[in-house]
Amino acid sequence: MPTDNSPKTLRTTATSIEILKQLEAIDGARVSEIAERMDKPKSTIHGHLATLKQEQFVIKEGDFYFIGPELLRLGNQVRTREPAFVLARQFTERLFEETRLRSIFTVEMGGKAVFLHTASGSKMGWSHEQLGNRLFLHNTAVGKAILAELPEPRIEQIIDRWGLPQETENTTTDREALFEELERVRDQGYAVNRAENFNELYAIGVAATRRSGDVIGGFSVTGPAHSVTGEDRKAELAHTVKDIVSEFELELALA
Amino acid sequence: MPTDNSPKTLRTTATSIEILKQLEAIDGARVSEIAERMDKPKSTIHGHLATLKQEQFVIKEGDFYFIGPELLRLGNQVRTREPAFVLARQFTERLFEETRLRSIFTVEMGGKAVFLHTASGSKMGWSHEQLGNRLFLHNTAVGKAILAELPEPRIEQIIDRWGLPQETENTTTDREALFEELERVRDQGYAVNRAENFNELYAIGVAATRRSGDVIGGFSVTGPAHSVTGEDRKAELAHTVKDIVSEFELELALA
DNA sequence: CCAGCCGTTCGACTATCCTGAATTTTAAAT
DNA sequence: ATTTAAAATTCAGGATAGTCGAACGGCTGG
Repeated sequence: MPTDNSPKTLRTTATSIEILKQLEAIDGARVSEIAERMDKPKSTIHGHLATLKQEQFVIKEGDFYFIGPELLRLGNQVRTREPAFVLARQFTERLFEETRLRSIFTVEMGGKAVFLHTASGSKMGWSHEQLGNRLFLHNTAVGKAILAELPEPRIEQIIDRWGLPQETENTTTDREALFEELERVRDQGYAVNRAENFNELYAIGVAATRRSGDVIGGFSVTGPAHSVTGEDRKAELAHTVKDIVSEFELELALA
Repeated sequence: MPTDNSPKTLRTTATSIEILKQLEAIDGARVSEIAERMDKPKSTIHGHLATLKQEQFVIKEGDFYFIGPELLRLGNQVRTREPAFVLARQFTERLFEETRLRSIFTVEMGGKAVFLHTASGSKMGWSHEQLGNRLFLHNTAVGKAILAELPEPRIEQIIDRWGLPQETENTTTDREALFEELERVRDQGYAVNRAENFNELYAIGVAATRRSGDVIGGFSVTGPAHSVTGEDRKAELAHTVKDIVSEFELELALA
């Protein structure tokens, strides 16, 4: 009776997943705690947890349940599905070595940019850059770099699905303006994010493609806007990213 | 009616998970393919996939379903749960830099060693060293290093749960012998795996503990047995690993 | 243009999930 | 030790909701 949002969807599986999300939020919880939060009887939660436990989707330590290793293993399959994704890891790290800026590798899934690799030295990244997180394509550097390489109908499709939501005052919300920018991206060979999804952030992104032409994903470097200043510094950075991507594409082609 | 292995366990959730595992095995599948493999009607599978899709546990591309980004995100929470785990990543990489041997960081979950970080340069690791995979504690270097730091009742508990299965002819299957070895590990400050779970592999593992004394996890380096020869080479390696772990513990204490 | 295959929808049946109460276990407090 | 309380787990009945098979419609390839 609650939210009958979509067509025939399985409530049982949905509850199991909801429990997993609760376990993620509050870190390691007991049966009653979850039961209370979800406003469901303890016995119900218990049943779900028992099932998830037997699959190692959660593990139990004393009376506390935690997200389990099998979920990590399955989820990571996303990062190892294609050899190109695996190879991208070391290039993400090299990108960081050379720029000393937070470096990431993302791929397009369902019209969004999904983080597959990050490299940032000691600092533990911001939460929105956790692996598996999704960002929009229209207001990020990698996103625009990837968009620029997609066939036009696909671009349309993605815009139709997600729209062009405004996240800062710099976000491009106009369809025409976006297409013009993508054209510029294609010319330059890289895309720029000038605080379009988070204030004070500047990023440069470049898409990686196969010889066939279809895109694999995108690399980018991000830094505080005030620390990345001067046109030559920016040009130099763009050059570095493009170089790394070229090497990546080359090594992939040879393998 | 098929396998009523455990007590009250939810069949619906179990099927959903089974579907995810199928998706992992054959990479990206269509409804009928999974339906056939699981010997269930297409409509049933369709329902599950619809639910999983709405939670982004799978994504759909054309008629193919793949494991989705939300699963990656949730699973990775295991690696970011504790700040110590996050910090361990860069030390795993430093370990690789210094030894040029495949380096890993694992933690103990449910009596097994779970891979949280790996570093191995370009080579894409073996499948059994994928993140989230679980190895025994009694026949691995990290495993024994971790065991050696656990309170005795806990060790007993773990052995009772998993036994001491033999995986190569070098595996220690005798309880007494294992305890003697753990004593040696405590003396030396490191543990050795002499092809005890895979032939031809040699590994050195060291456990990392908090100042309170309880263990965080373990680091180890692994190489082909024939490439790690000579007592001094081995001693040198052990020294390197112990050093890295010390630094790790120190930095953690300071933070 | 036709034929087959596949994904999706739909309604009825009934398996099974949910629930609240009973039971056991654990932990705390006196 | 003894008692109390709270939490985890088990259980069985009843109603919900997942399963199933058939039918529809869209796509692809011959």
